[in-house]
Amino acid sequence: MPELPEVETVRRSLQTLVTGRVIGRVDVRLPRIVRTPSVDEFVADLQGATIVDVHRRGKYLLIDLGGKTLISHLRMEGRYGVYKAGEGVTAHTHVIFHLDGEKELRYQDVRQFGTMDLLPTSGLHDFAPLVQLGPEPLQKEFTSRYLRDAFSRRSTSVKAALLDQHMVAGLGNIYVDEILFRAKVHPMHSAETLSARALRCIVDETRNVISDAIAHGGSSVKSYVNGYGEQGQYQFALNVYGKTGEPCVNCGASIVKMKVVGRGTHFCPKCQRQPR
DNA sequence: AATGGCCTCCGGACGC
DNA sequence: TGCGTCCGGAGGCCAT
Repeated sequence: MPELPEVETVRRSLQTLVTGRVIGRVDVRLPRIVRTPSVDEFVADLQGATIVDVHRRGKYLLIDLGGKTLISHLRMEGRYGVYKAGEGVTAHTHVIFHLDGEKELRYQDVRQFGTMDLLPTSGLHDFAPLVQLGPEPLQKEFTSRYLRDAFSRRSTSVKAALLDQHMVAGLGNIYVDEILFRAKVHPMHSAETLSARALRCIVDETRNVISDAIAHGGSSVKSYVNGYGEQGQYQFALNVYGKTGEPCVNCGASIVKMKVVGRGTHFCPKCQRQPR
């Protein structure tokens, strides 16, 4: 499940692999992936474009084509790979970008949940999903003061609040569980009543977890691989996610899994006490 | 009106 | 072996 560290790792690999390449024909094999514009316009607009750079905002990959930007969200299982032209196309390959130099950039997605939007680069600031994103966790704007204000009058759980991309961009189910474990905060704790100390811990541990995970190339807990087809290594550093019934690394208590806002949520019942 | 939360998309994994 | 159920990111929709 690509979250910020995985998308950042994909970004870095694609930046190396496809920057400077010229796009030729584009095959859209599963039209639902392309949200805007129409598939015909999408294909026509990409023809002849040069990949200038690859950026990221939250969990969105931004493929910079100069005048246009391809905004790609991997959702659950989207992945990119660069292949030799004509190499056998695997199952679940939904979009093929033919490149110069006998290469193909292919988008694969078992769940078919991923999306692509092609917009004029000058109009990116009007694209609602990007505009509404909260700060990047590693930017200096993401402070405990910011989080206090963002979480005020939020009667929802801290887990739901951290998953909300409007609060902070790029966190998903795995890293929120890890952050709350390290911050010793119960996932059901209400967001608006977190202490100043808890808010500071959450901000610090968000930075720690996200930067460590990026340094390890993300977590491969499902099908995730980077643009080279390589797995991440941070799954071996996870403390609670997927550790149901295993002993807590701090206290030895059994890690518990419960549902919070419809998401499987892992935590240590002893280190992360239920508030009142 | 704003906010929270449930449903939906899909197919692999898993359990009975 | 086969069928039903579960899971999840984010947008749409509905209830309060």
